[in-house]
Amino acid sequence: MSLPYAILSILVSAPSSGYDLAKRFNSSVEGSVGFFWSASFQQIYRELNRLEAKAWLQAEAVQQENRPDKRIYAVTALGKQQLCQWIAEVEEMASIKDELLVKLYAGHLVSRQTIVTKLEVHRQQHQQRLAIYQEIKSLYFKNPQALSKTHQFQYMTLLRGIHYETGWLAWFDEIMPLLQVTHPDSADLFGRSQN
Amino acid sequence: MSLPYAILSILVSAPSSGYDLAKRFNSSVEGSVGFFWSASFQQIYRELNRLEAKAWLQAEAVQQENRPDKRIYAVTALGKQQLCQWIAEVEEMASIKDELLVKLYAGHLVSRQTIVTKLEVHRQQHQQRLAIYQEIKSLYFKNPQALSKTHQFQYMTLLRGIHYETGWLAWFDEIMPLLQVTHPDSADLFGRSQN
DNA sequence: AAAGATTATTCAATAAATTGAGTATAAGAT
DNA sequence: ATCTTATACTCAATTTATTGAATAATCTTT
Repeated sequence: MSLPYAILSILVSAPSSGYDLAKRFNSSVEGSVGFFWSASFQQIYRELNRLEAKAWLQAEAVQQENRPDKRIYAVTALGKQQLCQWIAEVEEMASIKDELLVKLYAGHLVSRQTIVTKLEVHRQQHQQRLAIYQEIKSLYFKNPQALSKTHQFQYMTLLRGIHYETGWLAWFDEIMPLLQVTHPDSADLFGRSQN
Repeated sequence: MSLPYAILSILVSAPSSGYDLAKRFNSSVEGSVGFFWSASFQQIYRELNRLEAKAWLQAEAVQQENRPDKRIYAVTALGKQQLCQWIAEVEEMASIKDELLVKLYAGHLVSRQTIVTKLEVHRQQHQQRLAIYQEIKSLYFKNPQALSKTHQFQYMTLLRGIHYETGWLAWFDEIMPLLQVTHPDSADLFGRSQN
C-alpha cells in the first residue's frame, strides 16, 4: 500500500491541509497528482492521522479568518527517512483495472452503438485531460532545462500523463474505424446485438 | 466493483475453471486479460462461489485422469443478462495507482542512480510486455478483417495494450536524457542525493 | 524414493477502500 | 432570508483486497 508514501511524497515539497491534499489526489486540474495516485478524502484524513501518530508527519493548526481553521501537515525527519527507504525498494509494475476495457472485451454482447457511444465519451474525456496537461506544461514547464530538481521530477510525471493520454487517443483513432464498418462476411447486416 | 463482471466477461466466451481464470487474470502471456483487470486467485474463487450462489454462473464438475478434478464455470442466461445491463451503464475513467510515478515524483530525495536504475528495469519490463502483445497479435490476429465479432473486441483490447506499452517506451526515451545530464546551473556537480 | 513443481481449491485474519451520513464555518447567489 | 457552494474535517458500516496458511492429486526431476 503506497497511500501513506504518496501523501509523504507530496507533503515533502508542499506542506498542506487534508483538504488541499484531497483536491490534489482527486482533481486532474490541481497539481496533476491524481494522475498517478487517487484517494478519497476519507482515506486521506485517516492516513494523515495515522502518519501523525507515527510521527512521520507533524501538524500545525492554522487559524483563518475567512474560512474554517485548518491543520497544515509537514513531513518530519523520520517521515522523510522512511519515504527515502521506501523509494529505494523495488516495486512492481502498476496493475490496471479498467472497466471500459472489460466492457469492450465483452462488447459482442451489446449493440455496436452502445460501445461506440462509450468510446466517444471516453475519447473526449482523455482529450480534455490531455489539454489540461498540455496547459500545465506550457504554463509551468516552459523551459525544462531551467527547472529545479524538485520540479524536474514533477515535470517527468506530467510528461508521463501526456504520453498516457496521447496513447489513448491514438488507440481510439485506430479502433473507431474497425467498429463503424460492417463487414460483408459478418452476417450482421441489420444491427442486431448478438453474435 | 467490476470483478464479478470481469469474470463473467471472460466466461461468457470461454467457460473455465477457477484455476484457469486465475491464470488469465494474472499472467500477461495467457489471454492478456490481466492487462485490463487483475485479481488474485483467492479473490476469484470467492467470487465464483458468490456468482454461482446467485445463479449467474453454473458449474460442471469435470473428472480428469492426469490432474485433480475441477469445476468448469459457465455463464447462465441470468448472468448474461446482468452482464449486458452492467455494460450498458456509464463508467468512470479508470483511476491510476502507480508506485513508480509516486517515487519519481519524490525522486529529488534520492540519488539519480536510484531512479535511473528503476526506470531501466521498468523500461525493460514494458518492452517485454509489448513483445508479448505483438507476438499475440501476429499469431492470432494476423488478419483483423476476418475476425469474428468476439475476437474483434478482444483484438481491440490487445491493441490498447500495445498502445499503452508503446506510450511507456516513448516516455522512457524522452525522460532518460533529462536524468543523465547534469546541468551547469544545478549546483549538484558531485552526485549528492539532496536538493 | 524423495523432493519439487503444477494443477486445483479452501479458509481465515488483517488491511484497505468504498459508501454514506454528519458537523461546522463562511462566502456568494437568488 | 434562505439556498447553494466551498472550505475543512470526522465517524462508522460494509465491502473488497491482501496475505498467509492449508489441503490434495499428479507429474517431473534428482
